[in-house]
Amino acid sequence: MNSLSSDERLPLYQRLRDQLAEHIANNRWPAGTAIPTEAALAAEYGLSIGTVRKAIDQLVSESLLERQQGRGTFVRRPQFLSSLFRFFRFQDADGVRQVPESRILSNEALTAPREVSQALALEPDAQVIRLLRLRLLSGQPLLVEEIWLPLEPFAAILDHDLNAQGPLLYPIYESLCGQVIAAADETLTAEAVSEVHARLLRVEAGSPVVMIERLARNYAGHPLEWRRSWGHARHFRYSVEIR
Amino acid sequence: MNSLSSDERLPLYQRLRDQLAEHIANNRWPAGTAIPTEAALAAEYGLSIGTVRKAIDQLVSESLLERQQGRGTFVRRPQFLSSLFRFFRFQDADGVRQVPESRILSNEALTAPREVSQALALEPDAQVIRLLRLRLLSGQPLLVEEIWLPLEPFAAILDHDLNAQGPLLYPIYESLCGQVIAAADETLTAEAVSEVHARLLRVEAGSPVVMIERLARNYAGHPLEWRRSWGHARHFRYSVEIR
DNA sequence: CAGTGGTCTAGACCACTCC
DNA sequence: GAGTGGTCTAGACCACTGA
Repeated sequence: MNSLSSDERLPLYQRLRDQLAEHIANNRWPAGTAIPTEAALAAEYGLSIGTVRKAIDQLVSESLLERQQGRGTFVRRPQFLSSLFRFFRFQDADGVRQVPESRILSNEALTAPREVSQALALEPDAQVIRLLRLRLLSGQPLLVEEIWLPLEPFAAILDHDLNAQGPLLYPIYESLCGQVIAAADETLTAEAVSEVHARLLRVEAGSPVVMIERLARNYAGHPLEWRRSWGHARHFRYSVEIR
Repeated sequence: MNSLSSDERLPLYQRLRDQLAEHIANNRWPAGTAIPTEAALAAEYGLSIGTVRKAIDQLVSESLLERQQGRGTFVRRPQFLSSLFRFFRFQDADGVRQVPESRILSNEALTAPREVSQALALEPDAQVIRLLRLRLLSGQPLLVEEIWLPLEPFAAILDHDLNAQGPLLYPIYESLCGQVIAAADETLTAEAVSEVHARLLRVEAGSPVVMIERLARNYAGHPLEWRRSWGHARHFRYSVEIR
């Protein structure tokens, strides 16, 4: 029978939640693996099943875990299903949703501009990688993206032909550099398109564009990637229900 | 001992949740009132406290109810705290957040344009009220709003000096017309400012503006108000954490 | 002080998955 | 059929509120 660390004034289900979250964050339970059964956890920590379930419920609602009745409870692979990008209408002429193609336009190392070193929490003159990427649908440019990575764990990216892979970068970060993106903060703003981006997106100068800024972090909360993406406002539409 | 209607295949806590939600929707328990205690509900429906708590938990997470330890569980007054408008920076020069002033520019009845009758689910040529409103902070215009209401339950609005009241409309709907707004759908898009709005907002022609469209409904889900608001993109910034 | 919601237990039985 | 999560019970005790 194990015992729970952390603040004793907290309820047991909270403390168990924190313990489990830590196991996930430390990659002791990598994404996709099943965690111990509810009965096993109850025995291990000397709790009743009800208390264990309450801790798991919380992690499920935070989308760190996923229950499957009859099979077990599994660590969720981050999906970024709630990303704001889903509100760009990535649809072809028939209205079918699809992942846009990706074309890397440049891939280079340079000294971090001030706002980049700040976003990534690096020293002022740190070396970083800058990717410029265009995303297209049926040949039509939809998004321009500027992606910044710290040089240190990501140097292998420079010598890699990113256009040879699929359109997704995070699996490449994982396989090539061993860096796992766990969560991100996104910020949405709108502005008039810049000259450079107007040319790349093939839109009129001054058109309104939506910019999504994303700071992606590993499980420890350490920033790994800073990206800004611009897309024509015409293709963007974000809906919520409020109360 | 009462009994639960609705589909018998559903779990008991689900059916209780639906029952309670219906009481709230029918205004049998108006906003602010305390619902029966957990023990009372358990007795009334012949359930255990745990099951009752699970039903209430769900309504709390849907923000229909609010628990107050030691006092009771209360029906929440809709607050619209999650509205997208909160991402407009309504701050004065000192960065203090505040409710902007409101100036009604026009208040008239007319035949509904097609998109309005559609949004409000009215017959094609129904009569509606159109309000044009400007919201300002320290005299600076921030938002232009076009607000559409069905004439039928809202006619009293026409003869009312809206500028004499506070800056909020929903309390007026409630006191003057007996209509309670319970929820709303909001959609965010961006576009280039129109000529009329540019003048009202005192921004350059063609500037990017964020438009928020809101369809507000009563507890029965019936649409009561359709509104579109435009504000300069410079003042808008929306952030989320994703996983 | 009585009454409320908050935490926690130790079970029972069901629905589903997989061998 | 064995093992998993899903539902449900009938309590106990605690923390907080308000008269």
